[in-house]
Order: sequence, then C-alpha cells, then structure tokens
Amino acid sequence: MMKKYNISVEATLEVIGGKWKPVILCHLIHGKKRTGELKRLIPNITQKMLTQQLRELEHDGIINRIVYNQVPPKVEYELSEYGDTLSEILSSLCLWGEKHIIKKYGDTKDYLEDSVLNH
Amino acid sequence: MMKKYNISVEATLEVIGGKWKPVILCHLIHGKKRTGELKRLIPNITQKMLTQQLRELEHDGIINRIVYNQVPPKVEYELSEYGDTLSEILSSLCLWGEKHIIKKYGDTKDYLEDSVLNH
DNA sequence: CGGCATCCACCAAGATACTG
DNA sequence: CAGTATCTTGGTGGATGCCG
Repeated sequence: MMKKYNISVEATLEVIGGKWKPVILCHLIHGKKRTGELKRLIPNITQKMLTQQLRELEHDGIINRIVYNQVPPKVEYELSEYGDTLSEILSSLCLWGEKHIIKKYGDTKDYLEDSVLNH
Repeated sequence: MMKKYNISVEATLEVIGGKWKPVILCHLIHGKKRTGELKRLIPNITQKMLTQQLRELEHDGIINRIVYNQVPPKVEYELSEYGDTLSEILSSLCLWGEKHIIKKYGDTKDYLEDSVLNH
C-alpha cells in the first residue's frame, strides 16, 4: 500500500530523518568507514543505535554494507550510488551548521571536538 | 558556555531537526502563512506541537512572527532573512523527496494529499 | 570486532479542555 | 483564531550482557 504524504519532504525525512542518520551519512561522505571507526567518530551513539540506523539506511538503499569474511570480523559501510544523490544536501547541511556556529559563537574552532579535525 | 559538536551538521539539526520543523519551513518557503493555514497544511500536527515548534524556530531566528492587533487575533509566520539561508536546502529536501517517491512508487501524483496540490 | 537480545527510563508528542 | 495548561502514553534510545 502506498503511503500518503502531505508534502514531499516527509518522504525525505522518512529516509534521513532521526537523530543520527544525517551525522552518520555526513561521515560517510568522506569515504567508507568501519563500524568501530563510526563509533569513534560519533562518541555519543550507542552500538545499538548505530547498528539500527545503519540497517535502516541499508534497507532504504542509501548505503552499502561490505562484509569481509575473516576473523576478527570486518565490516565497512559506504554511500551507495543512490546515497550519492544525497551528498550535496548533506554537504550543505554541514556547511550551514558551520556558518551557524560561527554566527552564534564567533569564528573559532573551539566548538569542534578533536575527532572531527582528523578528517 | 559553548556547546561542543562532534560534527557541524549537529548544529544544523539543533535548529531544523525534529519531526515537524522541516515540514513547517517547507511550507513557509512559499510565503507567509497564518497559524490556521499551517494547521490545515499539516493535518497531523497538534496545536501544541505547531506552536512549540514555531516558538523554537522563532527563538533561533529562522522565522518571524507577525502579530496583528485585532479581534479575532491574526498571526502570520514567515521565513526571516536568516531563515532564507536555509531555503535552498529546504527546496532540495523537498525535491529529493519527490524523486524518492517516484523511484519507489512510480511517477504518479497519488501519493500527495489534496492539500499539497493547492500550492 | 561486530552484532544481537533484553530490560527499562525518560521525554517527545498526543489528547483534551480551557483562556483571552 | 491563536495560544496555554495539564495529564497521559508509547516509542526512542540508553545500559548491559552474551554470541559468532
């Protein structure tokens, strides 16, 4: 059954809405990342939420999950081809955030945790 | 005290994150709207949430609240100058949503409630 | 290392009724 | 018409422990 939307942006929010998805995706813009890497880049996310959000993004075709059959396990995530259609929006969201912080706090990098600077 | 962000997009989400804000803002792209008008355009939102989200957006300088001193009361909301810096992003979010629906369901307008068509 | 299951707390969001 | 106040609820997301 087809869902009814009152405005098309609702469909977008179904895919990239929520507390963590934009953050995860913004990290994946810069290339594929291992699970533990993402966990380190997003210190406040729990394992459960990370896995859950990644599953949903995978289900919606936004990211690819790459499993290496080895011990210990290795899994990587990357933007899919379809996910790439979001990369401009994601970049814009990041950029607007930077400008917003500067407008609010002034032009300093103090607002950024060290983890971000290693991009 | 200055908040710490792990990535700049978090700052953006603080402002336009949440379930309703992008929807509200997408409607305001097309011009100022009265409270009741927004309520009609977003049938599933409660009065409480609408007011609450509008207050927060106003507090963050994204929208202007225009009060006409008359009985019965008349209040309008519009994107502020600062809010205009989001309009491109908002349009992109809407556009992506449209394409996403088409990819998912095919090229039909059935997914849209009548309310949207009166734009 | 990456993922899953379970339990649980809390708050966002809904319902309802009332005010100016 | 627009907004407020209060009470309720359910689902999101957190903590923990275990598995392949």
